[in-house]
Amino acid sequence: MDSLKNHVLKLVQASDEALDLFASKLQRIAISKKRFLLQPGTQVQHEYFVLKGCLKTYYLDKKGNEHIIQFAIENWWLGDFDAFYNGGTGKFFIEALEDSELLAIDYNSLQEVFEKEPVFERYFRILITGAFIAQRRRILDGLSLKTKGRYLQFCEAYPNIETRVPNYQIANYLGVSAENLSRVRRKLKS
Amino acid sequence: MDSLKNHVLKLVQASDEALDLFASKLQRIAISKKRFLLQPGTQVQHEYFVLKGCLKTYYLDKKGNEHIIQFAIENWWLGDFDAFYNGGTGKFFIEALEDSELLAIDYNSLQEVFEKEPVFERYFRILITGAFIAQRRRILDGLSLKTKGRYLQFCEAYPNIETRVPNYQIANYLGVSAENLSRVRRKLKS
DNA sequence: TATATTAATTGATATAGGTCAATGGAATTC
DNA sequence: GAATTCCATTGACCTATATCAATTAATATA
Repeated sequence: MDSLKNHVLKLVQASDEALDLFASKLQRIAISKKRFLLQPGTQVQHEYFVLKGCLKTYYLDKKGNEHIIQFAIENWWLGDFDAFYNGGTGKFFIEALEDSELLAIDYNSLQEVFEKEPVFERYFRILITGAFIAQRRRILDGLSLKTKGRYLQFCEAYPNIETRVPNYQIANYLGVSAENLSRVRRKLKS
Repeated sequence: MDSLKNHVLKLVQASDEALDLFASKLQRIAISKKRFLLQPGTQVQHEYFVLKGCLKTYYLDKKGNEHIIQFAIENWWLGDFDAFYNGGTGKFFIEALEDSELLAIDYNSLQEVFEKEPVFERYFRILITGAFIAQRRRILDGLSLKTKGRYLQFCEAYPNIETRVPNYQIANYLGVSAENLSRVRRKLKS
């Protein structure tokens, strides 16, 4: 659990009591490779913090095509946020790409933490603001760059993910075909 | 200023004192059509709330191509968040598409509000979480839909913007050419 | 180690959408 | 109300990238 505590302390000044309250609400989860943490159509009760491992969040469209909207590795939060915060059933699959260990917090517990220890309002505000900015960058890259530029940007922004995830999944995340990414990578070598 | 107060009260329960403190930090700004609220390369001191009007946030790439990352109308917050929160100079232009009235808050004032009235940590946390979810949806649409689907989704999600912004700017926002959007729209009519 | 599975690459072809250029209509501006 | 600027549309052509199919390479499993 220390990695989450450190993560919190990097963003806010939380007292020991606040951290203890938060810790008391967390549930430890292990999930093995290829298993699903979430599937669409179900209620979304939790948000997750990655202690160890690697996962992907993706949407499956009507034609059965997968669209990866997020990878998560150590020290990332992930979840189906729309369903978690706004209710209703989830839209996304979350699947482990490696054997992983997570911490989970359920909605009511999180609200209780917010009420009792407002420093966690700040923690999540800062966290989500950073995520918002990163997403905005991703959108901008999608608008302004071709495959080559988007791939280079991805490798620079997420070197730790680039080395752990197969290329065809990175292509999917970038919104291009695996074949196209392969050809672009070849050109980059020469 | 009432529209901002109402906006706050829709998301959180803020006391009159909290609202008054917040209001005391806000500065009223008028900006006329085609004028710039922000330009790249400058320090970003403020975030803005739209009382009236319509604006766009865009990036100008090396080739001189514009890429619109956000439209904002009444009751939207906008700004160059990366530069505002993380320092450094801005990357984006923000330009008024109509004569507009805004409220502005500067960084230090906002931090003071956060310190004194944590309910605003919550307000901005909820706000940015919603924006994050909307952006995630935009990314997903970009990955999974062709021009037609993206356009329909945009019109459904932002009917108030669709009617106020010229089509070629909507095309730009969607990441397609104006010509292509025009052809897609024609097919939709028949 | 052999086998099966998964991932990356390559070639050939098809297509959505980009780009360029021209036109006509709409909306501002003088 | 005339003139000018702005915007939407259309046609012709071009390009990046998707798709399909096959092969090779790498990785996992028995």
